[in-house]
Amino acid sequence: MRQVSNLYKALSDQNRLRILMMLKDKPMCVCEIVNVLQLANSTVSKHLSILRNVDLIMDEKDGRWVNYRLAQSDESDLIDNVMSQLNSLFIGDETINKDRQAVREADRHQICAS
Amino acid sequence: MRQVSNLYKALSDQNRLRILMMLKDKPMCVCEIVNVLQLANSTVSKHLSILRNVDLIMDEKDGRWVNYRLAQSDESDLIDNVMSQLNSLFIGDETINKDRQAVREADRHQICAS
DNA sequence: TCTCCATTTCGTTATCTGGCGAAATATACA
DNA sequence: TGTATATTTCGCCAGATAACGAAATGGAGA
Repeated sequence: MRQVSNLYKALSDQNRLRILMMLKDKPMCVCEIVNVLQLANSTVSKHLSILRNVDLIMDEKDGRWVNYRLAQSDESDLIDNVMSQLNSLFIGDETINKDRQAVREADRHQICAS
Repeated sequence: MRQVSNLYKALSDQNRLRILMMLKDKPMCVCEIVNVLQLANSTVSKHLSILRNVDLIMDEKDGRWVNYRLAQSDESDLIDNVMSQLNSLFIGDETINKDRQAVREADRHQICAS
């Protein structure tokens, strides 16, 4: 019960929803996400840990970066189910479209170390 | 965007999840729900208005009672999608099973006016 | 080793949320 | 009309949440 409500709590924040939809395209490091959402590093890091705690995303160390990606689908199919729900809920959403455009155009090496 | 996060906010409370799962079985009035959740009338009423505001449930006046039921499925299929997600997330959940048992055994006319 | 930089953790603050009881509203029935 | 009952609304309080900046952590490379 607590686990289920925590899942929906994780999904109940606009910035975390934007993060999930961005990660559909490709894995991203924290500073790339900061660049899109325009929030403090610490804030984005916390959002990511909330999403990780409910198994919606995973992290992978890559040198000094940490790449975040959508979780692998497992036997519960949780992530597939959630993402297909989000896809239909966000059809035509302006914020989501702009974010994904920004992600496509961004280059990690230009954004970070600014 | 706001609409989507509000949907998940509505789903992020354990008592509201319990209400949705109870309503799968049959429409219920506020005092029946109060009887199961053991919360104040005013608290349950507020939970119901939050669920109604995101179109997950509807209300129908019936004399001095107000019956709440799951929303009708519409072209967006929101309610069907959400409820099938909840069904799989709550498989084997003790609280949910007990609630639904209590609902089956309860008689509105004995519970209300106590 | 030392420095740089990405990330996380910590401490603080403003706002949101869920809970309650009391008062207001609405309907049935004597 | 008056009373009883179901529900909603209001005002309040305690705890949760999202935001920030500063400090701590950890890896890369000089």
